[in-house]
Amino acid sequence: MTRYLSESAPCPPACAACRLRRTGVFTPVAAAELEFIESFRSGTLTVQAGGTLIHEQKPSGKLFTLYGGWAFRYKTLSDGRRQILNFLLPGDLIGLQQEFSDGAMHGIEAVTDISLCAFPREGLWELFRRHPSLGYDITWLAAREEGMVDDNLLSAGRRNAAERVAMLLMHLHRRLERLGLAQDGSVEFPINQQHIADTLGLSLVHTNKTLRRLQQLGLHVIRDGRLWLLNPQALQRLADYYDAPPRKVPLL
Amino acid sequence: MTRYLSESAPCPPACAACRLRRTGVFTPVAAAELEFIESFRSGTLTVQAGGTLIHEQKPSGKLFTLYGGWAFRYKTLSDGRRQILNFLLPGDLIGLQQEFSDGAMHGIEAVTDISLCAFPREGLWELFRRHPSLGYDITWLAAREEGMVDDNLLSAGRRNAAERVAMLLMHLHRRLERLGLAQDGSVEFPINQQHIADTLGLSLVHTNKTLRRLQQLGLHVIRDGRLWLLNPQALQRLADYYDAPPRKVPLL
DNA sequence: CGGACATTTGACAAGCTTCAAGAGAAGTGG
DNA sequence: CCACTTCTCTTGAAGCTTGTCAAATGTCCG
Repeated sequence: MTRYLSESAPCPPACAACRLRRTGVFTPVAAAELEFIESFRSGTLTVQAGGTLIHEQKPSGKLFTLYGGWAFRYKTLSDGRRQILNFLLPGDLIGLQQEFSDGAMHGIEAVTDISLCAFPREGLWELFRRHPSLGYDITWLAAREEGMVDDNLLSAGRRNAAERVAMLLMHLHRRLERLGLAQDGSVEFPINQQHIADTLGLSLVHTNKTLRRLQQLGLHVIRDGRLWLLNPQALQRLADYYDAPPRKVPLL
Repeated sequence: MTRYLSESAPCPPACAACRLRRTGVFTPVAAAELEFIESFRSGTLTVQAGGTLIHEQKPSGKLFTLYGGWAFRYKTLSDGRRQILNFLLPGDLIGLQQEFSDGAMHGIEAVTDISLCAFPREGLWELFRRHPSLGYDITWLAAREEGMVDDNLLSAGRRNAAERVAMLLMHLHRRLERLGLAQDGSVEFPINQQHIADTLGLSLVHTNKTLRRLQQLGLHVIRDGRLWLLNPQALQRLADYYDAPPRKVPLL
């Protein structure tokens, strides 16, 4: 069983001791806001790898911040076809859309064991009222996530199989790198080919053949639950994907 | 030249006289907030059909509320392949992501002549601070738009051509209906088959053949710039698309 | 060793794209 | 008023990408 760095321990009881905030990846937050976040938090929980955090049809009464591990948002058609909308990594806010758009249901499933902080959804308005800067941050996070879905839609709609794979590998590698989860040029990579297929809108078989081809071309290696980008430039050209430079992101 | 209801006149000078707010489609807003919105607004503008409101590479310094007409958000690959992310209809807020996610650029293009209210992007923080309820509304709108992109991603990734077309026709019809823009069972439909193809991730030719087929099956008719859903139930089954009941939405 | 699951490969079918070209509608200018 | 251009819609044919079916291999774990 491969262990993943990002899983590690459950959230600490105090936000002041939060491992994520010490990474320097997230925007610093004033003491008053931090205190509010801690009082706002209703608890922590963990979900096993493969478990469902939010059911597609049944909205959750909570918001979550992913503390450790990988998860994904998805939608399914009634005959079982599944589309992964985007992956969730440590620091991501979960469940915001459920609070708002009454329709547009989606589920959240854990890839690895995950640990989360939970917040009561009723408290969200209070947060906006008492700490507008946190409300602003939440809007920031929502816009950022939408940007990721935009990218995936461009892939699914207009890129061919090889380009989609290249795009996804680049995208995930960059996100993990920014989180400080890269080691020796590789990042943890707990998803399987079915996840990749469901993300890219491809069949499992074709995803496998495409991954194989790119790997044999020496563009990347996936082994032992880790991903190496051996030729990032070629991948970038192939995917036609040029992201903005890293930037600190808010953390609730 | 077909005239579209939703185009009509440019925005009135006073928000109190706003045609959109009289429709009953949007959530009522308190007098203080309305006053702030009006003072926040930096002006109005119009863009011709086919014109570009926001260039893909060059973020705009403004936010907009679409007052009349149709527009769309899109991204392109460097070789010209274009993906429409979602359509913008009266009442939609435009340009929020640009404010936040520094990467993830997208453009906005007018389908019909459009008229808009413009807001300075620097004022957004002030809005959150002084009127948290408006900040909350903006987050609501952001989450709602993400939900639409989610739906489109499910289509592009997992639905076949006929299902995608059915889904899009249902989706647009519903949105227009909720805006009170349905007349005699039909809605204005100013987009052409290239727009549809770029939305669904299909080629123009295949889009045409699929539209033709559904129309000959008696599911819908598109004629004279209007859309009729002749068999909504069949379309709904085909698309496997069940939206939430209408609900009032915020309007900035 | 046996079972469950992920990966891999080949063969074939199907859906979709591309290429090519014609028809119809609308606007332009002589 | 009519040629002319432009744009959109339409249709057929051929080819390629991707999906489906089937089965083998490998790995992990009980």
